[in-house]
Amino acid sequence: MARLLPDLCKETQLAESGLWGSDKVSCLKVKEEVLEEEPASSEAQRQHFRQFGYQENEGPREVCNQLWELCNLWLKPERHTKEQILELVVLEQFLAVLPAEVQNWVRDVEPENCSQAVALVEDFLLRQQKDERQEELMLGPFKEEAAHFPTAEDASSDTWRRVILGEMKQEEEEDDDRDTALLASERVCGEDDPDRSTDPRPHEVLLGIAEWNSPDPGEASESLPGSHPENRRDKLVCGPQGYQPAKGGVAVQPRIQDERLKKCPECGKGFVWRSELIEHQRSHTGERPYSCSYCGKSFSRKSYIIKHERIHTGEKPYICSHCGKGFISKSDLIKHERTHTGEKPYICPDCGRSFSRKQFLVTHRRTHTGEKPYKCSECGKSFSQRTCLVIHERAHTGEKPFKCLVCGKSFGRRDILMTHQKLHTREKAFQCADWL
DNA sequence: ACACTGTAGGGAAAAGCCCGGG
DNA sequence: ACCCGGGCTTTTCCCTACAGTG
Repeated sequence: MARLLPDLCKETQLAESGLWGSDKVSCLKVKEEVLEEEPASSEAQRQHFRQFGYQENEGPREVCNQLWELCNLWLKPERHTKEQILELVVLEQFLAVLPAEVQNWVRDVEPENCSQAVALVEDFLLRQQKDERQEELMLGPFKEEAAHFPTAEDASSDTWRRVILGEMKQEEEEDDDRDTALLASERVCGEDDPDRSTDPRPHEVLLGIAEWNSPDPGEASESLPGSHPENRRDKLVCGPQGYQPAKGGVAVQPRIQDERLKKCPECGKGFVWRSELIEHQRSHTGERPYSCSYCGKSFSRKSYIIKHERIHTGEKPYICSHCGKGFISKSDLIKHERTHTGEKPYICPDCGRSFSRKQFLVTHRRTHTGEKPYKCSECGKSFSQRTCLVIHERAHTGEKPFKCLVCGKSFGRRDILMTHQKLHTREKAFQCADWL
């Protein structure tokens, strides 16, 4: 085993550095920041917390307080984001459920995140498989007899390995029947691509079949009447932590299992601060105590109104470093900057075309599926985009809101008017040519 | 009959604006 | 207060069909 370690470490380093390539993105920040921690001190703090024993003479309150303190030292909630804390907790639990043999081996390497740990375990299994094959070759006809005498340790790790490998195989078989989208997604997030196995990169996100079969919550309300978020199946979403159940499919988990949390009487969700609970409760009551001083529109949060009032004040604090254009929110700036960087994280599994936004991909995929969720109430014709329906409906109403300033002729669409106006500019050009 | 031109309509992609949950 | 993502609207371009005209 010691023989394997240096190689493995080297491979992990490769995976961490070179193979991820230069296009590391924001989602990796979490991981990178976790990696920046000094592993020794972090590991020591983890051990302090995990190995803390219950001393009766100190009393349960004191023990609990000390655990809080040690947990804070380990997870550093004041420095770490939720994602970073989750990473540590999941890693801890992942290592804990490993069979002793694998666990000891992986712990020796001190992986600092789940991706590293998974890569280590997979590598361990592959090498074990290879060793076994060699053993089989050597044992030959005696292998059956030998198989009857496994050690207790072998049996446990073997069972576990069979479960893992068996599941992997079964998943692969099931995947064959699934949509290509999911297959392609697994190429991104899955274990079979050594270049990527340690890190599912969100800038290569492909949406799985479940995603296609169920529209986004907002879309459900608009494009596909009758489909509600509650009806959505559990689905897999490839994000910073790989495929995860999306919001719609999982029960709300309290952040901290503690009676000290302020619980929402409506949904039971727990909050550390009273103000958080009050804010959350507004989502149930619909209370909107903050009114815009310009238009009177009300909001449930103060932060909403700060952002909203920028519409009226014209304040655009987020400036694009490429073109100087301003935006009222950072997310708008990020979206805009993709038009300069050309970043297109969403790839169509059908044709391979990529898009900068998920919604663009959703719309695009309708060209493959033939889905046309927008139906004209007048003639029953359907359209893939709402805009197309709106324009189509103008044909029924005769509405022509775009008027040519030169000849006064009206059109139902701006682009038709633009084409028309080009005739006037051409006429002018001809007149000018005549004068020459 | 044919070519040309302008208009209309549909399809698709891209970008901006705004809201709301965590 | 910040981050992130989603919904909705607007804009623009491409393509095709069709009617009018010479």
